[in-house]
Order: sequence, then structure tokens, then C-alpha cells
Amino acid sequence: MTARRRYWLMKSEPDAFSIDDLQRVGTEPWNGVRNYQARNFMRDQMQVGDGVLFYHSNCAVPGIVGTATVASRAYPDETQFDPKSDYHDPKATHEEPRWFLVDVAFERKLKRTIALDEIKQHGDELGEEFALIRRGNRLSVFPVSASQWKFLLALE
DNA sequence: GCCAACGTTGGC
DNA sequence: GCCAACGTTGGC
Repeated sequence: MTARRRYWLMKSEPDAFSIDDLQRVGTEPWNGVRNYQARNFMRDQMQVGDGVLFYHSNCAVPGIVGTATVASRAYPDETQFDPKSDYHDPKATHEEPRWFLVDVAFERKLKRTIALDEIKQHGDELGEEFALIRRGNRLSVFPVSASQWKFLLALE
């Protein structure tokens, strides 16, 4: 019994980890997420094979730059246990990990960036509730519907 | 670099 | 359980 494929958008700052970095390494543990809602999506809902829109944030041209796939079920983010890591969480223990992640595998780079600016012009088609263009939204991992996925990639 | 928006923390 | 203070995100 295989769950139907779901779709997600995942943000990354290209200075820290870009689509080119993902292409180079192939597969990457999506560590450092420290937001409960984003964690819950990864831990509770992501399935191997789910589609991921790879989004560059906090950069000159924010937007969707590639696609990836979910390559593992959720497991504890090791960086929470590492006192030397920026992502260290003193309240997390191996017995009761607080933060989870999935592995993300490179799929392809888009021929061009689908810029946030452009995405915003399609609020009608995407729906007002689409997290990326909802005012003030800072969530770094959130679901994308099949129709939103199709629509966004058709802009390429 | 600025700052609005928002999540988390901790005192009470 | 309220809410002010604080830290972070991320567009601009």
C-alpha cells in the first residue's frame, strides 16, 4: 500500500545550501529545521518519493530553482545533539529527540528561476492561502497541492 | 542593513 | 495561561 505522492516546498538560503550544492552532493539530510510546524510535516507526512520544490530564500532573486525528492522517512536530526553545532538543542536527548529531518535527493535544476515576484502575480490561480505568498509567512517547509505543483512548474 | 511579522521563552 | 521581551526569518 503506497500513499499517493505528496508535494512540498522547502526553502534554503543559497549562501548556506543551494540547489548547486544539492546537485553536487546528490542527497542531503535536511538538517537545521527548528520550527515545530515544519518538523511535523517532515516527521508525520513526508514519504519517500514525494516531490519537493527547492526554493532559494534570503537572496537577490528569491524563487523556485529546482526540484528534488524526499529520499528517506524522518529520523532524528543529529545536529541537535552536537554542542558545537549552530543547531544544537540542549533540551534534546537521544532518548527523546526533539528535531527530525528527511533526506532530500536532487532531481533537476529548472531552466530558469521561478521568482517569488512572478509567483505573487498568480495568487488567483494558486489560492490566497498558498503559504509562499501569504503575508508574513516564514515557514520553511510546507505542503503544495498537486495543482499548485503543476501550475508552478508550468511557469518554467 | 532595515524592519515587519511571527514563534518561542519565561516571569508572573 | 497571559503576554512582554526577545530572537529569527526573509523580503526589500
